Amino acid sequence: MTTAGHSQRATISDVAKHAGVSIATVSRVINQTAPVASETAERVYNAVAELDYTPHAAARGLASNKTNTLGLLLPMIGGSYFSPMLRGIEKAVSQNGMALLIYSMQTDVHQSARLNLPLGGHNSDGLLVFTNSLSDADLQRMYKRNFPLVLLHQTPPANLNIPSVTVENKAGSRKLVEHLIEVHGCRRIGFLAGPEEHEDSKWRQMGYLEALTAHNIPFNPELVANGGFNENDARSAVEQWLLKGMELDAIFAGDDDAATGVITALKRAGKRIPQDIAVVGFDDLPLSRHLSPPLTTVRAPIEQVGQEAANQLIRLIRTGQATSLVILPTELIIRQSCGCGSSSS
Amino acid sequence: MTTAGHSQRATISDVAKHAGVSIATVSRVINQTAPVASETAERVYNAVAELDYTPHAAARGLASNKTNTLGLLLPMIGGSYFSPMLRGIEKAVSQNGMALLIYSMQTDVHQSARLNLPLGGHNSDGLLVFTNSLSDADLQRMYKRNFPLVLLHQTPPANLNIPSVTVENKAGSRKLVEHLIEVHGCRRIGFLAGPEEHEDSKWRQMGYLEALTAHNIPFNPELVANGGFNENDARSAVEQWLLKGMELDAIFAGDDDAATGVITALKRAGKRIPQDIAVVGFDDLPLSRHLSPPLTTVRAPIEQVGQEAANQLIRLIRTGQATSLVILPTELIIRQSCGCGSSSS
DNA sequence: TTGAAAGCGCTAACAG
DNA sequence: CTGTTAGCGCTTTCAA
Repeated sequence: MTTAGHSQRATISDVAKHAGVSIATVSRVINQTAPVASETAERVYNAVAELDYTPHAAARGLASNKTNTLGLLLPMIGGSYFSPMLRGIEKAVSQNGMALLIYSMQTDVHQSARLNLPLGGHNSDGLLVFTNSLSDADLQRMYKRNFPLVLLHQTPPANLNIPSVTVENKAGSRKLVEHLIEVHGCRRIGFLAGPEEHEDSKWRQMGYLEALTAHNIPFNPELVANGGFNENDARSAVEQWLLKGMELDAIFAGDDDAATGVITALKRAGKRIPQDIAVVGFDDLPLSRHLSPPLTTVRAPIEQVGQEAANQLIRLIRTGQATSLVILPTELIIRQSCGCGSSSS
Repeated sequence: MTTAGHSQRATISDVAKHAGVSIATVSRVINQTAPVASETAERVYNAVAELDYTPHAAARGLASNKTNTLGLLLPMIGGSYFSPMLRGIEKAVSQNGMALLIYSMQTDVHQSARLNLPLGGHNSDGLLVFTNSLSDADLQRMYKRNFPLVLLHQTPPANLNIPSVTVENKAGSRKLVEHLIEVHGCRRIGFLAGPEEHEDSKWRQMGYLEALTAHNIPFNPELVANGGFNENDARSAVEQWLLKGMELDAIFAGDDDAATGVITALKRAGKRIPQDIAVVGFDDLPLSRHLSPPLTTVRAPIEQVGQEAANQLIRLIRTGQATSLVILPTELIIRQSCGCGSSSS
């Protein structure tokens, strides 16, 4: 058992006293906010070191009305997607000497604690909002308050000019499906959509549709199911199809996490990939090259999305300006799950 | 291009005025810190709603000397390990109505900005410290200040009674290696260590050693190399071995991320897994069951480590007490990369 | 049950 | 170049 009490920390006036200057001077040297005689500054630095002084963030925030912190709102920390995105955000944040505050909107804590969990702002200078983590109403509320906001993988509700960064979904998806059609002669291609309101999913589905249309393949609604952009939902969806005896040349899993579920379901059913059914994903997560067979997918620059979004937000905070819409390019990654290359078993 | 200005938000006195009460009363109803006539409270609630009032976190923090947020210090956001751990932490944090502030110790920002990036405290009520993200000196400094600290995957430096939570490494590792020896008759088992000062790695290596000793297999230092607990280092390490013509029955990759690198190197060299060389990992990441062949490994309850650590920290903050050392159990997960089961290709 | 008032530690005018 | 001082918005005694 560990026990701890609380002790007193040095304040700015302790430092001032120790250095024989006023607190204003201490503030100046710490923030380099006005010229200070180098000899005086020296004394201050020494005092800071001796007292092991650290500025009190809350006091600073109160006085300056800036927190030097970015907030990140997530629906819930899940999937493998999350890690690279966070790395990108963290990169931008620390390069700019800021900190990162994360809230995950656990469904159970929703309305109740809203007063005491100030999502509003106050503890951050701006908010990065991942798709589906805030209602349009909340978004609007904050927007009207002029609170700096940047959206990830989501465009703003009508009339709200909130910058947003995402990836090129439709073109990537279309190329992927056309590859299936043109190179592998697939005609019956299943598509696993993501969560309801997920824009990435909608665009990917449009890319899928475009590819079909371009090749005169009639759209069959039975070939679309919900894979939830996650392993479990995708597995069940495919199991359902298999149960119904659905005939399929290929499955576009929606994203790579879902593709793992698709692969599992197919293998359990004794289907060979890609000989019996091809499988493709979207994202190109680190794990995707290690799947068996290695997954053909579309590379989404996830880390860059995070970094770009954070940079836009910082720019918005500092200059009041940001690019309204940033769409990062995607790239087709051909591996073996589509039927290409040295397909092993 | 998006442009934004800044507007004014409601303060507690706006609410007080609006409700016809004093700010003290508003504070009381918001914090439920003293009985308030229900009719008065009602008026306050209405005012809060009408003005869309949110308490100012910094002001609160300054006045109460509590931030209601936990800090998390990471060396750098990398590997797949990170995501489940963070999910666990977030779970505990939001269940307790707190927020999570993340700092990642990017090497480049180290000493310089230390004054302005108050790692010290101040913006958090306590700190979760992941292994290798803070020097012993820093740890000591904060400990002496009585700042609540909990260590992840690391025990405290001598004499510092800082609570710590980690997983049972040695026993798990030993069981894993003994499985290789007893069931698969392996004798020449390579071990890929993690980063230098990483305690998990040390314990896993001890488990490895114990298993050898228990079976009268002499320890051969040539069979230990550095895999850095990541894919790339592990791949190069194995490539080196292969280049030297090292003979190996099996490779214990240190962790699952490293195992992906081992598998890649082995396959590139035309080795079959597990027929030519068995491969095992540690952690049981979500991706591990999807590797080819599915990875035999030791399951570490990563998410629980995060959750437990956060809970301990919250307890330490609130009650001044916490369990000194929590070691979560691990479990052997037999799949096919060791040679068990229906080994396919 | 409620109000008045004193800070919390810092930044940012404003003087000098 | 340096010091004085007025708040920032809230919590928390102390009185009433």
